[in-house]
This record gives sequence, structure tokens and C-alpha cells, in this order.
Amino acid sequence: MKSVNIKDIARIAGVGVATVSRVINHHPDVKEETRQHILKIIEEYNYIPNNSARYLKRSESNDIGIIIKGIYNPLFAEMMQKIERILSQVGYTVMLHHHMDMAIRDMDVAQEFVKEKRLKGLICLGGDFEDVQTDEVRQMGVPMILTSALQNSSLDRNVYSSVGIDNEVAAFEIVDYLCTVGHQKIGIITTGEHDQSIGGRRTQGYMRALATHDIPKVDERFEVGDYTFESAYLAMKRLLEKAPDLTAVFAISDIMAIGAARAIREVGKTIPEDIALAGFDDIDYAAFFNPPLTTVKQPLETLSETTAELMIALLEDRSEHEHMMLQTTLKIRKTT
Amino acid sequence: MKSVNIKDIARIAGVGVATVSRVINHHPDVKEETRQHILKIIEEYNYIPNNSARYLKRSESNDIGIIIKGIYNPLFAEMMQKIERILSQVGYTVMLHHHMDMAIRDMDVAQEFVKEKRLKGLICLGGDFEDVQTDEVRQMGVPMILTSALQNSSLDRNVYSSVGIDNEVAAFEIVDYLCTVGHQKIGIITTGEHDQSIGGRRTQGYMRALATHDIPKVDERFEVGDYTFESAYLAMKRLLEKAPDLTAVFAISDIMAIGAARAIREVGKTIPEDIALAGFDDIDYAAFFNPPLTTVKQPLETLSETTAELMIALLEDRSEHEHMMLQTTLKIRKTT
DNA sequence: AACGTTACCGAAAACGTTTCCAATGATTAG
DNA sequence: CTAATCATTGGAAACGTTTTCGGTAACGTT
Repeated sequence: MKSVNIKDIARIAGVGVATVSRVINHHPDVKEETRQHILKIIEEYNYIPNNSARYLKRSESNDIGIIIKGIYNPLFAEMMQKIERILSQVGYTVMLHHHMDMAIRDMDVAQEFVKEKRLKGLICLGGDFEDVQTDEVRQMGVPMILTSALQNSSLDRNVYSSVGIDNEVAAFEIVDYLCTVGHQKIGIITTGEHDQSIGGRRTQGYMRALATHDIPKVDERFEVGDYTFESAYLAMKRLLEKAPDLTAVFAISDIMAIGAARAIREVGKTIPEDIALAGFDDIDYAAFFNPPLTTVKQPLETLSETTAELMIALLEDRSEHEHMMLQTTLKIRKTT
Repeated sequence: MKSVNIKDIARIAGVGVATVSRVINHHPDVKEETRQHILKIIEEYNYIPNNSARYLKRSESNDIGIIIKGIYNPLFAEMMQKIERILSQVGYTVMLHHHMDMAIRDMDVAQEFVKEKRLKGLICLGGDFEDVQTDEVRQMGVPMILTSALQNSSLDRNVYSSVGIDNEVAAFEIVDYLCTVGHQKIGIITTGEHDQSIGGRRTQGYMRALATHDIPKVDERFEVGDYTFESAYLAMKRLLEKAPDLTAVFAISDIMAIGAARAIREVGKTIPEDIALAGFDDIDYAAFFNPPLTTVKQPLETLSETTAELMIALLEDRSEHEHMMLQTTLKIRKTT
């Protein structure tokens, strides 16, 4: 089971190990002839350098961590796969850490993960980083990219990157659309109200749109779920109970919109005639839902690519930390 | 940026590095008092052993690879996450390798992955392993678990494990159900016919059900997609064209069933009155589809758990290679 | 009192790389 | 022709662990 190592290659090729190492690492200072010879032997013996040894020596890995908090969002899974693909193309490996433990600070998880795995970079899909300190991030010593913008004024923005969308604006746009087509009594199924989480920001967009159209805020039109079908189904039932005169509902995720749809149909109302329905994310399913769901499209592809490219640039020192807001687009389909 | 290592701990604790190593690795032969003392220092200095060094020395890692092949199947993403959770609880790390390259042999990808990352075990979600040789698997030197049973008679079954469902039987059951409720003209949207792939097996179940009910096989009722909404939508359109008298359709994945539904509605037919529709997988969407989709439930939870547990058992030498077929269940909902 | 056990511990040799340093021969400059 | 530079190479020292191999001290047994 013992595999061939650099010494074997060196011995077989009749050169020193240093030269072999140079060839492996594409150092320029080795004669072309020698290089070819060594390359041939490497090929022939199917030699693959031992990563543990390389990492040990270089005191770093080639691994980039992705932390996903909570499974609820199918977008995360997709982003992860796309990011993985790009990163692995240029030689990095991604290590996954998925957790749902709401009790523990996400920054602590991140630090532990980076340190234990000797990660070279960290990408966080979701999670709450509102309370992190500049020093904590700096201490981690590796580039960190968050996929959700945060409003943490005490955190130095030159110490991490972020790429995401403007949740407040995107939510505003779709609710604004709902208003302009005549809806006055618009419910919302969200995850929070005043905080800076994704759900909080979207709720704030909803409220601003209402305010813009001089629609008063009424508490009965507000309900909370946890990004699952089931929770939204239940939330919608409560909404229907509390505010039977609703003409439209904005759910802050497609999943929740679809969950809500079931509750709406169960009381015999139709979409969009009796109640219009809008989601958020534009997951694949949205367009194939019956009827096709009006929603906000997250630029998934760009989001993933940008994140991956930025990480690579950061690692190669070709870039400073950046904060990007990507454009969302309204997808007006048949539920409104 | 230099972090504390085992020598530092040893020096600070006033012991030899060997003793510290023993403590870290839970060896019994160290005095309780000394152990506590060292533990305290480790805690205090926030020492985390360098994995590269450990792996180098032990010439193995604690990493388990998961390979996901191909089209984005929401089931795979979920399984992966569940497996990750269990494995990480007992101290393993999972490394992800996601690829869609249809041109390359899956077994070659697997071998390369295991070797390069020094993996301790490998789990393959999807992929085609029909042509692998016993020696190839053996040569890999680590336990491998496939999540789809295969019909490869030349491959020694004691050399790998598998946990999955009986695709042929499950497909038979749902099509049989379709027949017993009176359908005669049943279309299928699948991915293949005669091969031993997942799609192939399900097609074979479909055909056996038909045969059992003395329904002749007619080629016009057969169409192919690639597990995406879009492809199934197109396939269904062709089916509607070729066989306008269809009264039921079996799509071998829920995603494809949902894609097909759109085509059906587009020609003005209703589900299930005009055409009954059955899927496969029971993804979350299925129950919340409109109308709720009849399908075959894959025991996702059990599948993931069993796979993870088996891997752990295999690694700890508590188990031989096993081949498990898990039960599926018919979920009769509103599309049939 | 001598001996064998046992419990505990440290020194040092690996593990497979990368990289610094020095060495060689060849080439160019003066 | 000599000195200086250059291109190319190999030796050997790290990187941070684990583990083998003894060694010491304490103890119980004759």
C-alpha cells in the first residue's frame, strides 16, 4: 500500500529530490531536458505528492472552507456547488462545514474551522456575523467572504469581503410592484423585523414600499416562519385568520411562498385572483410552480462566480477586500 | 501568525512532547495528574494539533470524500449534508468533490480523489460504476460506499458497500398502482432504458408493471430527459404530440414530473382529470406542488444515516462490506 | 535483599515535502 | 587569461507530529 514518494522519483530519475520538487512546483530554474525527464518518470510511476507533507512544510493548505448555516435554503447548496467547481479548477479543495446550531456564535465556528483545518480562506453562506469584532477577523489570518452584506459599523470593512444583494431594495421593488398594480392590503411572511438579518432587511424593504404608497402598517398582516414550507403554511393559515381581507402576500423566500400557497388554496381561494403571491430567490422550482411564481431573482450564477473569483484574487494578493452588491431582477409571472 | 505547537505545550507544561502527544491521543498510560495539567495548558493556550503533521506521520487523514456526479439532484445535496453532519460529529471531515464531466470514468475520478487527498473513505452519490474492476476498488485501499446498487457481476461484492433502494421494484410499484386504478395508456419520462443506471432500472420496473397488466409496450409513450425541469417539459411536449391519448405519465424524478406538469397544463389539460402524473423521490416540493404530487418516497433520512454509520463502522473495522436495500413508500397524493 | 512488574515518561527517529545554501560547470566581461 | 556572473543542481535542515525504545521509580514478591 506504500506509494511512491519524491525520493523514489529522484532516485529513479537520477537527480536530487530538490530538483524533483522544483519540477513539481513549476520553478523556472531547471533545465528543460531535466524537467521533461522527471515529468516522464512522475507520469510513469503515477506519483502524486503527499499533501500533508507539503502543507506541513509550507505551513498552509490549499483548502478553502465553506460554512453553511442551516439547510433551509436550496440556494446555498447550489452556490456551494458552483463555488466548489470554480475553486477546484484552479487547484483548491473545498472543505465543507455545515451546522445548524443556533446556540453557538458563528464567528467562533468560523475561527475553529479555519484553525483546525489550516484553511487558506473562508466563505460563509448565511450565518449571523453582526456582532463580530475587527480583531477576531484579523486574528483568523485568512481572507473571509460573507455572502450577505451586514450593517456592522464597528467592524472594519477592509478586513473582510462580502458579495450579496441589497435585500432591502429588492424587497422594496417587489412590494412596490404589488402596490402599483393596485394592492393595498399586503401581508408578509418573514423571519424577523428589526434585525439586520436577511429576513429583517427584506421586511424593512416591504415596510418602506408600503410607506411610499401611504399604506399604513398593520400588525395583523405580519407573520413569521423559518424558511420551510411547513412553517410558511402555518404562518399563512394564521394570516388568513387574522386578516381575511388580504389581497396579496409577500413571502421572503420562494419556499415560504409555496408553503403559503397551499394554505391559500385550502381555504378555497385562488391565486392570483383572490390573493396575489410573491416570493423571493427565484429558485428553479419557481418558474415551474403552478401557477408560475412571481419572485425576485437572485443572480445565483454571478453571485457564486464573483465569490469564487474574489477568493482567488484575494489569495493571490491581486485584490483588496471588496464589498459588492449584485443586481436582482423582478420576475413577474402568474401569481400576481 | 505562528501558532503554538506541541513542543511549546510540552515546554510550558514541563514535560516531554511524547507525553503531550499521549494526552492528545487519549493514551491510557499517563498519570491522571499530569494529564489534567497538560489539558489545562492546552486549553489555556488554545492549542490545536496540526493536522498536516499528524496525517503525515500516521500516513493517513481523517477525511472522508463525497463524490457527487452530475446533474443537480436536490436529494444528493440533502444526503450530503446529513452525512456530513453525522461524520463530523465523530471527528471526521468531509471533502466534497462535485463534477459533471460525463466524459471521464467515475472510477478514475474516485481513485484520483482518494489518492490525492489521502482520504480514509469514499462515498459516491450517483455516478456510474458499472464497469469497474474488483482490483481497482481494492487498489484504492479505502472503504467505498455507493448509494446506488449496481448489477456488476464481475465486481466482487465484498470489496465495496452499497446502500440504496430497489429502483426497479419501486418503479414497478407506482406504475402498478397506476394500472390498478385503471390506466392503460401510461407514458414514461426517463433517462434511459436498458442500462443499469438509476433511470434504466426504473424504466425496467415500469415495463414489468405494464407486462404484469398485459399492457403492450408502445414506443410512442417513451421519452427521455436529463433530470431537469426543462428537459422534462420538452419531453412531455413531445409525448403529448406523439401520443395524444395518454391518460397517465410516470416521470422517474419529481423534478421531471413537475417539468412535465407544465407542458400538460400548457395544452389545456388538467391533472389528474385528463392526465395523471406520478413522480419519484418525494422531494420537499412534491407535497407542496399544486396539486400535491403522487410519488415514491425515498427514505432519505435512513439512507443518509445508514450510509454514514456504515462508513464509520467500516473504518473502525466493526463491519464487513454490506449491501443494503432500503424500503421505499408510495405517496399517493392528488395527481393520480 | 534481590528481583520482577508495573506505571509513567523522555529522547529521538521517522513521515514526505520545500527551501536555503553552497557547489559545480559554463559562459561572459574585462 | 582571469574574474565575475549565471544557470543548474544536490545536500540537508526544517515543518509538527506519532511512536518505538528504553529508562526510572515505585511497588509487591520471594
